[in-house]
Amino acid sequence: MGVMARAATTSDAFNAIAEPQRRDILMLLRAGERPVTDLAQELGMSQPGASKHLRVLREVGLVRVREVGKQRLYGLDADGLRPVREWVGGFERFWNESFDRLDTYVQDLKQARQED
Amino acid sequence: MGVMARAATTSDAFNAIAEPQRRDILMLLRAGERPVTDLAQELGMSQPGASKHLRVLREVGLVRVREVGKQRLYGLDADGLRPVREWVGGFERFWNESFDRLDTYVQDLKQARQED
DNA sequence: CCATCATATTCCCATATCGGCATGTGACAA
DNA sequence: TTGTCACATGCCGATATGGGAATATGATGG
Repeated sequence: MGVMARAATTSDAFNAIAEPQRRDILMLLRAGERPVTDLAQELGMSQPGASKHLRVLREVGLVRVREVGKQRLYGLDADGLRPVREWVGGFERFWNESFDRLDTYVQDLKQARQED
Repeated sequence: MGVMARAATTSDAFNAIAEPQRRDILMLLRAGERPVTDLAQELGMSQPGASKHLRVLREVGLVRVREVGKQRLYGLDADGLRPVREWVGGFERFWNESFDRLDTYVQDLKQARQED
């Protein structure tokens, strides 16, 4: 049994979207399916680079591939974002509270000004 | 100047929440401020481990520290999740569409069965 | 079959990252 | 001041990761 010096590889959606370039790919794919070379060129990355990122995205279910002739068209599978969406959603109420706090702060400022 | 073999370190919210343990910390903090040792114990991690994760979370603005006596109370700063929330929000419509696609698929299945 | 286009994979390097452990540091109490 | 508590930091080992370059694979056309 090997020494576990690092937590098990987090190959999930959270990990996949931690990479800016992978986020870029996903955003591009909102406009529709695209072949690899297209993506690489559009995003200024090498073809192998694009392929590697796409592999990660595919493995976590964020994109789908469809083979058309020589090409492989990659398409968005937004359902893969569900875990992220749900996790972030769990903070919704705090998100609002921070606005409340800001509001309170502003109110305090106004009051302080009036007291001058 | 060294060789840039990896993209500039992504020290942003996306990166911070890519770690399961850090997500756990944030979720725990929804219940209120907590000292480091508390968090470590509750989540079954070492004190240094907790401190390091908290440092990352602090650096990307996901938590705040408040010093009280010997202790340092860490509190949630949900506003730091805004970039993630907004990015994911950009896929809202595809999220719905995927349901539509599933629905279409199911309809197709029904039709295929009837044609047998 | 052979050449070519599109894409995937492999190898290598440099670096980032996590965990454990030991140690440093700052506040408070005796 | 000295001891202790709560926490941060430093160092190390193992591993994960991204980019570049070269190469393999797979489908298509001739």
